[in-house]
Amino acid sequence: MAGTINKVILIGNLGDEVKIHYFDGGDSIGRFPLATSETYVSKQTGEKITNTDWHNVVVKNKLAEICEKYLVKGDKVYVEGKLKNRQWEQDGIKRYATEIHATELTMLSNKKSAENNPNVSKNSQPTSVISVSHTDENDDLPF
Amino acid sequence: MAGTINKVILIGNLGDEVKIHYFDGGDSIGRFPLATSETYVSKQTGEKITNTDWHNVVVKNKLAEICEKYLVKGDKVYVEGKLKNRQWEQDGIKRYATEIHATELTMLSNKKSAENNPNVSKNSQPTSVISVSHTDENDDLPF
Amino acid sequence: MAGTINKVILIGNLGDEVKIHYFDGGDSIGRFPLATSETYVSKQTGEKITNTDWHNVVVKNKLAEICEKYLVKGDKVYVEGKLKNRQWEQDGIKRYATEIHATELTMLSNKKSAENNPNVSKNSQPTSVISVSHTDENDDLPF
Amino acid sequence: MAGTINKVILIGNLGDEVKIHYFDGGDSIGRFPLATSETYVSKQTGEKITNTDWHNVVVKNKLAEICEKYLVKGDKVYVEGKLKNRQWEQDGIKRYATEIHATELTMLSNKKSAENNPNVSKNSQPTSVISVSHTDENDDLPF
DNA sequence: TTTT
DNA sequence: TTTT
Repeated sequence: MAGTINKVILIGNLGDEVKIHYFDGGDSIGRFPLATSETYVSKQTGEKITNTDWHNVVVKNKLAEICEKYLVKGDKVYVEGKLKNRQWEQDGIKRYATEIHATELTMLSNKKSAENNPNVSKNSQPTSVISVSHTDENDDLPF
Repeated sequence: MAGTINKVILIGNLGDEVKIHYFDGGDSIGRFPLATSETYVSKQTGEKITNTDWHNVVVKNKLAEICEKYLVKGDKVYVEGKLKNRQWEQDGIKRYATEIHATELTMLSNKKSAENNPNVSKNSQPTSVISVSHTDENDDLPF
Repeated sequence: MAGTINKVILIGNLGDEVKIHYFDGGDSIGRFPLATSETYVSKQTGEKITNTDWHNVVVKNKLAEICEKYLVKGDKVYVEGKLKNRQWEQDGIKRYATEIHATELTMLSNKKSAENNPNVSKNSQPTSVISVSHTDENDDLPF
Repeated sequence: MAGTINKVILIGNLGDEVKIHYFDGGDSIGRFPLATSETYVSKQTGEKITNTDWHNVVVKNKLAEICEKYLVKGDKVYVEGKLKNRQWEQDGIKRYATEIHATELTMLSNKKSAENNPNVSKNSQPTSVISVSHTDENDDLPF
């Protein structure tokens, strides 16, 4: 095909730590859930409704290692990437999942450095400790 | 939460017709599969590999009706929307699917008008017959 | 033409306060400069170079009023909008400027509420006090 | 700063040919104007108004050469890039211009190959002959 | 003019 | 499971 575009832009909060898996040969893959949410007032009941969507973010190699090092549960990040469908079989049943394979990631808050450095002045400004791009040195891997 | 962003931008081709469902009261929902693909050369085998991802696009109300009217299988469209997770139970098994709820859609080709209007001059330029936005008149519905 | 897309996505810091102008009839327009920057290491000299770009953000009506109320110099915001070219004559010379007409704006930090509410607990997490969209109630105006 | 994002996404038509300039050492820079437009009905006069914006797209090195080779006036392209401000002096007057420095470009029509290959079957589907990314091999140049 |  |  070509002439196609597949782009996702998310700003959300990590629902859990980054789980990283190392392959033989040095490649690695990391995963974390990211929450985005919308709040609106129901036209039927008048009550305020918050709707949260969870996104499976996948990071690879250097980007995975940086994420594991600097991101913690609750952090707010900007993620840019591609939608990828993964399918596998579990107990004879076909399972499908949609993942966001990140190509760019920028921190918009940094709990971890604040936690680890109690003397660092804390203010309400977000601090970006990482802002990295994924380059496809080796994307010809079985994941 | 707020302070979050959930945005998807796709340019791809329809893998099938738009399937529309009308609700009592006039609301409607339409769905179609959209393909994006990447072609790259494997570093291991040297062969050209095409990787296709399929996206479940969801359109509502006026946007759904326009899509059903003007889009056909094979058409190329620009879609902007949000990632939404849907879950349901089938045979006692929890199923999950990720959908792209379109908020904007622009045609980049128009097979249908060309087919139906054989006298229309055909050229290699894409013609946009629709370019519409979804406004949330009534998004407080059970879909 | 149609079949065209004009979209800008920025995350940056306000270089100055929001300047708002009210028209007879209640319409309003606000403007503020937004900075984005890149840091890289020069391949020639080895020194670290920071490159800042300044963007003229334009907001209208309700969005303008919210921005004036909640945003202050230094705040970090997410802005989505369109590129618009403006031209005018000054001393007989044609001048051109490019503006970003915002359609969506989300705060990623909130200095103002923190300043004004000294008792509010301050932490390193960005807080979003506004997240608004511009709807074109009346875009047929001379600005 | 860091923690900032500067992203532009355009789909539009070339208003002129790609003008390329080669530097000593093999680097090159190309430029072309890209038009996007909006059509709306005036609430005051009821007439249909088309509003066109022109964008100065800048491409470098390999991407510049591919654009010069394959793009012609009128072609429709998807461009992703960054907003950059350029300033220079002309007749003692400071001039400013905003450019879109492209990082990704995908063709959505191909007049040139159609022109040059009269036997090629012409249909209303856009064909993508190029889809390329800019990688910053050498961005430490005086342009 | 911002920010780290 | 996040966040406000």
